[in-house]
Amino acid sequence: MSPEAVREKAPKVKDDLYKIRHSLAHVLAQAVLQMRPNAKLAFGPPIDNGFYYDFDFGDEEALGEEDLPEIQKRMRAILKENQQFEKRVLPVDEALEYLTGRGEVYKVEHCQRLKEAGNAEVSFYTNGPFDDLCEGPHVEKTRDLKPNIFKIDRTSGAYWLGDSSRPSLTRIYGVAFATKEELNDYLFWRAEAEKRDHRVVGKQMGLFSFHDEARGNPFYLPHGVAVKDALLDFWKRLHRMRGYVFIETPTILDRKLWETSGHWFNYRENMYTLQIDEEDCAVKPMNCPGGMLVYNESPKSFRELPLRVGELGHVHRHEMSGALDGLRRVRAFTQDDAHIFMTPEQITDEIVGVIDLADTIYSVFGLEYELCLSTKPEEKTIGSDEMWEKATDGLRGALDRWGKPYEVDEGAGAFYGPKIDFMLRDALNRKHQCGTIQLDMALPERFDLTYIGPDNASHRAVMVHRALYGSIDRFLGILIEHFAGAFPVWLAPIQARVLPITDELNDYAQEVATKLLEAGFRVDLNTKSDKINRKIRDAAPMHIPYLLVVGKREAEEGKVAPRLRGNEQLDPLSVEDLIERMRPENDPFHGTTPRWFPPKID
RNA sequence: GCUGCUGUAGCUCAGUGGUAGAGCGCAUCCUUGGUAAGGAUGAGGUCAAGGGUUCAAAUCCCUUCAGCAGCUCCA
Repeated sequence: MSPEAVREKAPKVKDDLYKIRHSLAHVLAQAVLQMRPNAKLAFGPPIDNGFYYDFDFGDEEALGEEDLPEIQKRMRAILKENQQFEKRVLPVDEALEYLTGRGEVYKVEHCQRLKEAGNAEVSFYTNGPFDDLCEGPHVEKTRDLKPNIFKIDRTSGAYWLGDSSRPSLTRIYGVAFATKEELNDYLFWRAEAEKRDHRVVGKQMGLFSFHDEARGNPFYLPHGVAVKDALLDFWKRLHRMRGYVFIETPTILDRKLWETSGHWFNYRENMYTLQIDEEDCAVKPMNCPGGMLVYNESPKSFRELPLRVGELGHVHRHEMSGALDGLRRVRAFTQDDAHIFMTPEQITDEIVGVIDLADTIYSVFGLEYELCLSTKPEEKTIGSDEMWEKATDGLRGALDRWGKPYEVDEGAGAFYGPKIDFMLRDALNRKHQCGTIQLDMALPERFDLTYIGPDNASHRAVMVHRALYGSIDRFLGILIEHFAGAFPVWLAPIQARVLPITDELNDYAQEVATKLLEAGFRVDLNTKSDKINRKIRDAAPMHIPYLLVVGKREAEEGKVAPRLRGNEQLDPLSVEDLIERMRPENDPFHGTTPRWFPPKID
């Protein structure tokens, strides 16, 4: 791939919609200042779907949700005034003086930064009584902003400059589009998306739960375990085909190990520690150190490499309470982890292989993803700069060979190495990191991982940490939203439910269910003395792919009358024929397995 | 962790100082029916927890806990 395909983070295109959203942000600030004249302005940029503005209300009462209609009303009044947006340019020192005089502390700070960056002049935009340090551009006049293309949406907190050690601001969000229709479409879509929130669907389908007694730790209910098992069976099968072996390592390990790995000093605030027999120990937040011990159990020959060692490890991390978010962000989760040990020459082939494996997995679910390369963090890292450079080049080389576009996130790597992340989106289009491939040249050093080369000398091994679902828990959350609970047959917690029309048919229904269970399907039956209408309606929240209605006619002929999810009606067929029909659907690859050719070792 | 909002029955939610409510679900009974709401009766709540104000608190105040939207962080 050419370097041009790399999408570095670039400023957004300043098109008409950008101008509309940006101008509305100014109008928002103007309206807010009418209500709180002493509010200090921070930033107010356009964003996806709209805009926001950050305010510091100081000692005054902050504006909240209940004030949003009033803000919106005032904004519409401002639009009617048809204020002109006018740009003027001031020498930076004059601007500083002006802003200082107005007491706009945040603007002063920003202006100062602009000055330090070498700007001799800065621009201001004025509309009506409102004047703001601003790069622009804007629309010409407030009449260009139709009153029905925006909605003041919600408030939240934010930090000045996104830094948790700096002041907390009140952020007011608006959504805005070029036309009323687009706004309404967006609001409709968003309302629909909220209905498939995995926390709502998960409760409705009996997949998982949370309790105050274990904050941030999911409880998996029988239906949730069924889906997880299906995910993990698929994962193991695919990984076995790709030459992986599997291990399991302990949950609690000694402090010495975590000191060797660097976690004790670089990851301490996220670790649960405890004392056992007066020794410091930690509950594992990652599986890698245990994996290192296993690698070192015996000397390795280059002929054994690459060695791909998988582990479905349950890890605990003490996340900040405010970061917890359903299954997307928990304090204990299962990683579909693997560590690949190899020679430096094998890096590119091996990483391309992992990307390909991830791509295979995501495509089975129909998930789109974005690739992101994360480089060395500024602090709390282990390993030399040279190692980081080599490792980063290795990942970049693999990405270039893979040939799809990727973003670069400077400084976002793990403390032991750079990484490639696979970003998936939830129902509300929010991005979540799932798969990750982390190249590590530091831990092999610390744990002295070696192999004997063809020259009969000892060489330093290179390793990759990788997870493709990432966290099974988070991935499940995203899948729930992706499918809105209507999982494909192979994932569905209940694949078929038998619905007898009258109580006399319960025995036959039981017989049908048993046959399906024996054929390996997840089946239940509803023998309540309800009407068939009621039984069908009651089944709806479970999104069961096959509802099998059995009445007198079916019982006499040894058949079932399937009603598919989506309400399609099939002609009655025998249980054996039904099983034949369902069997391929119970396989992620629908009975065909994609061939994969391992990269050759030179 | 920070800012803002919220916490009433299994679920969704009404209830702003004066004897805890609705719909759905659940249980029992009637009904035994052919593809998305048949009928009757009934059980279920220390109104998140603790403290305070008051003759009186689900309601007002404080603290804590938890959830939600973001910020920050990350699988």
